[in-house]
Amino acid sequence: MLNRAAAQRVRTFAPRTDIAREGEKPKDVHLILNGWACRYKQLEDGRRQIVSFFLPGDICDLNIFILREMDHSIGTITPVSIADLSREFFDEISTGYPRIATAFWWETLVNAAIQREWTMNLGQRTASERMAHLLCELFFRLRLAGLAEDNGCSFPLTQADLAEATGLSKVHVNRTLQELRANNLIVLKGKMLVLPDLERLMSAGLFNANYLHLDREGRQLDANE
Amino acid sequence: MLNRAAAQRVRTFAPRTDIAREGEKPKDVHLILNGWACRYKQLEDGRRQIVSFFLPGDICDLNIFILREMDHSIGTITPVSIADLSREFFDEISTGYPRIATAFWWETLVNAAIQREWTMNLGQRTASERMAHLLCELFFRLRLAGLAEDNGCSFPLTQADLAEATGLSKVHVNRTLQELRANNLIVLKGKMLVLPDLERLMSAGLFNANYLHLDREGRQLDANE
DNA sequence: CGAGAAGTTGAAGCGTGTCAAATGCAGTGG
DNA sequence: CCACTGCATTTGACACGCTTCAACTTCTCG
Repeated sequence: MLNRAAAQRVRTFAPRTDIAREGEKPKDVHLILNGWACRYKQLEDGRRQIVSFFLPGDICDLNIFILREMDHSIGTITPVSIADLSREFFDEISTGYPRIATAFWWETLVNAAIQREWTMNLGQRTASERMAHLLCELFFRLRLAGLAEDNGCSFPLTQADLAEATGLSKVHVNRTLQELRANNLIVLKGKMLVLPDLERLMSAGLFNANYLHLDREGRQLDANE
Repeated sequence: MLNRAAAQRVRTFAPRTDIAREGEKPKDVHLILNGWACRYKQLEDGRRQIVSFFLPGDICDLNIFILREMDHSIGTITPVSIADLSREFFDEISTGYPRIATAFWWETLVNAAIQREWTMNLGQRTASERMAHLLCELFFRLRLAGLAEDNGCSFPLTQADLAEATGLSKVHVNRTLQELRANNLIVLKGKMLVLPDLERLMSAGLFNANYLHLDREGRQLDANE
């Protein structure tokens, strides 16, 4: 069902371009088929904050068309291909396919949990904890999507991206990464991230994966007929 | 319908107590009938972050029972009374009352938008911008709930609460509030907040209410039969 | 091979945190 | 009604994490 819908309307975007802009009227829901994207917000004076990352398989803002206008923008990091899912499609789903509807709720709730964890991250963690935490999160999510190796993954974010996501300056991101490298917690070079000791990185970032609710996702869905 | 459900199981809590704790299995959804509460997360070393506030009329985590365990805690600020809404109630709603179901989605989406704005707040705004922004948000939300005067509202948060919500130290919260007072942006005394010039406070906090999606809430609901 | 983007380095400044003590305030019991 | 108590707020001095600015180096890719 999802594959059928996804194949309907597919669009591709170059890296560093906008898929949707703040102020626009949201029409469709976007399913990321390929590539990395992000949600970001911007102040009048130019300060930018990346508020979340989208990885392949992620869905942007389910049911967003209930709201009148976008309060944020969505932009690509790498080349990205997305499927546009229409409102009608969702109405059809929610009545006819309860298991998929439950999966959508799961997605919505986990996204909310991630956003809360980011609030925690920015509010309480130091620069290096924050960076370690973000790297752990991305690795776990990529692994869930089947896009990671055992101890690493491809990693297209620049230090400027990391700065906008962590609320740090570019320069300090650079120094923070050096610190993590010096402690043998990461190897980050040429768009590849290797995590030689995930356990230690997790504790360096005070990372607890509970908020990702990875446990028994499949069983959960099966349990709801 | 909602009133009927809300009257079913009502519980009251003293100030500064937990309604639910991280790690527990979520059973019901809570509707705040009275008082202020908050969602918070805590690190092992004690650092605490308030990730959102609940005001009367707010609903905590719709459909949360899809997840296996709470990734955060919910605690009261003031005395609070809540109604526990069961899973069955929601299944009934979502099939039988599409307008209420849409209203629930609206609530869910706006909460997500608020969480994103908090991410922006912590990541990009300075201490005084951050504080001004938070005060604006709470005032707008209280006004929407019919709980604010024209230029002020009752305000039960302590400076320690504000510190945990803004990611600042208590001492710096104190100084930041003094700065806002000195600029005649707020009068905060004895659990009452007065905003002599909302426009100026909004611009001091770079506050744009678009993320609250206050526009035509009623019409929106009516439009969805 | 050249040019622009990404990453790195050093020095200096500032915003916010920390520590510690004083003051103000509200509720309680005698 | 006042003294007592504990919590909330305020103040000052100092320390430090992070930012800023500016220049330099290294990568990437056409």
